[in-house]
Amino acid sequence: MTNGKITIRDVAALVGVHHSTVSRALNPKTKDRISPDMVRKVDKAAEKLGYFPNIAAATLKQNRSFALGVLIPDLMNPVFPPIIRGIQDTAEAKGYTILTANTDDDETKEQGALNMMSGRSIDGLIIATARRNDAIVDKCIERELPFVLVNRTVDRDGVNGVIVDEEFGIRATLDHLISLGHKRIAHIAGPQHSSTGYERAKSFSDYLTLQNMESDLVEYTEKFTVADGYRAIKKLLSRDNQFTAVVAASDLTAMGCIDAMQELGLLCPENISVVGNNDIIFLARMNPALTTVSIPKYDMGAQAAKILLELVNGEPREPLLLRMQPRLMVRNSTSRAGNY
Amino acid sequence: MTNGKITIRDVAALVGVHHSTVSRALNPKTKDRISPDMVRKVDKAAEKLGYFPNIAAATLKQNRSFALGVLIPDLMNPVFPPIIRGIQDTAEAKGYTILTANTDDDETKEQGALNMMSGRSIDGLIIATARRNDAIVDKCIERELPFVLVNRTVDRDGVNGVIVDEEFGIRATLDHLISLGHKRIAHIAGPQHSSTGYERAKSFSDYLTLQNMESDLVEYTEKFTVADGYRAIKKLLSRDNQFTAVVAASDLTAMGCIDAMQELGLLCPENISVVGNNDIIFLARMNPALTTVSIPKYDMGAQAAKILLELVNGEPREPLLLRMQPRLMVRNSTSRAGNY
DNA sequence: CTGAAAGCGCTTACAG
DNA sequence: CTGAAAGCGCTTACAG
Repeated sequence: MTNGKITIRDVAALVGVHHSTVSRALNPKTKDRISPDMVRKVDKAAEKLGYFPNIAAATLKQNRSFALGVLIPDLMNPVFPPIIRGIQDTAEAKGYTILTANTDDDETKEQGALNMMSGRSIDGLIIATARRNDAIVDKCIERELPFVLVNRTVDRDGVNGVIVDEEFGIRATLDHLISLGHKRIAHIAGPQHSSTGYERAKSFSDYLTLQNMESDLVEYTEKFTVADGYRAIKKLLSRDNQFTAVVAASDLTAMGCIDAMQELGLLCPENISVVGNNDIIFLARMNPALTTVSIPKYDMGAQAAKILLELVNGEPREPLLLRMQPRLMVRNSTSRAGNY
Repeated sequence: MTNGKITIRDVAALVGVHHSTVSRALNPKTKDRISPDMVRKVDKAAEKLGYFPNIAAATLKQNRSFALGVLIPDLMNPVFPPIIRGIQDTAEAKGYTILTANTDDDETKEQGALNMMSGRSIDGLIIATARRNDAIVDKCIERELPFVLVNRTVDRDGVNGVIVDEEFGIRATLDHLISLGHKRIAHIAGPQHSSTGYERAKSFSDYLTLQNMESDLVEYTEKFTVADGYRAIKKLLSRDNQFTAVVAASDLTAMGCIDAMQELGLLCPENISVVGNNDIIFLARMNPALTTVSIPKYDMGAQAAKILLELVNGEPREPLLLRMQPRLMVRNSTSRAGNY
């Protein structure tokens, strides 16, 4: 009645051959065992009947689904759409479909998503939700499900991933601020269970220490959100109001900082320069246009998918943590160190 | 070796019953035919073995996949993530999974996506890519695949959809501009093959005519993009530079207008007020903060999914085009009519 | 180069 | 309330 009504047997009947011949003729990997003439006839018949394969049947038989899972915290966070698009375009080009789940940073949801995806026989998983110590990663290893981390990594090694050279980004940020004459620089650090939050905070302190500058003007947040950025800078300002620049762990956090400053009558960048991280959409149009560290979101997704596909297809590769270079985008939220 | 190794038969063996009993005990719809005691034993055994059902097998047998397809133009366009999240949350709560495809407004890709999804036995489809005359919609009807339109509708009737009361939005926009003293208002119209572009343009002209105002300061674009908005307002300004307000077909188009104005040394809103449509993310943070018509993106997705699920589960319903009310968000890109 | 058969893991009439 | 059997639409050794 609906989709999938036409099967390989219908095509076989039309051509007058056994359905296994049709199967072979239609499969690129086996069609060379079939006479070119036969292949042509089968193709034509399939076309004529509007046949398309029932993937559930193929999945059941082959125990592979040509589907890849993707775990993200929240599609509505602008960091993720470009990553997913990169994954999707790459996967699709190889005939794979993507199953995405939003986990909202909730371990129960992550677990549920993994089970759902396992039930759907995904061939591999891309994980954008990793904590430094991650139960999902552990399960993948235990179940021998191929996976690739993206954006965030884990503390254990021997994993595949595509992440950012966070130290490079933070150093570029600090060099920029230092060159603008900033002497006291604060950090709104992200959650330390995330490698991005952790590495940015560590790089921040290490580099300032190296420069013989104050390195402990740090406030930690629980999430990479506007609300947390807002709260954090207020706390920071209530302790110390003599810093002239703030490095935020993410763009959303940076926006929260700017919101709080506005409320307190502080100008950005005149009173305090603010730098974000990630370079999500529309930052150049904001007021002020936000200086940030741009990470190659689409490419990271594309690379992660490429690696996962190699893993899935059994191509031998050493576990590799690919660190992609970010780029500082200087806009209008940073300027020479000012006074209050 | 990997996922899905444990089957219903393993559970059956552990309990010491036939696997059909296990199947029935595990299925909420049939478990009432099994003794409560048996159900408990099966549940425990399944839990112990870490069993989860092979959905491909169930799909093959039942000819339903508990998967819903979603067709969007491009995930990276900020209009869509909230819609998808609405769909996803609603579908997931009922045990359904979503398959999303980006079609980039390309009919060939749409077709390919539909075939892929049909191969995966989707139970229904949500279409956010509809043209007023849409081949995919026609195919769904022909194949009796349940579908729901979202955001954009088609000219033929008898379809289900969740869309926006575009006329209401445009009238609110025009009332706002008129109340600010604007006498000559232009429209950067979207593509007319899309119901949103078409209805907005029609509502624009109709309402201004009704108000005895000029209604033909209109320039059409091919896409709802920044680049098209940029080009369109430049064309418009080269013909006529005496209008004081522009209603753009979308927020991206509006941004293109503002970019072009900036380049030409025109201020927004001082010289020309600009209004967008959709209320995508971060508009309130822009420079200037963009006045726009806000459409309930998440809710539209959620509603569409709800309706599709009813359709899929055979609940009788008259075809319904649900028109949701948008809301004018007045921000800083509109002000009293000024002069050049 | 093609055919016949078995089987992937479920569901579901049919019995009892 | 439970069991035994058939079958969903593919793929793939095994023959020939």
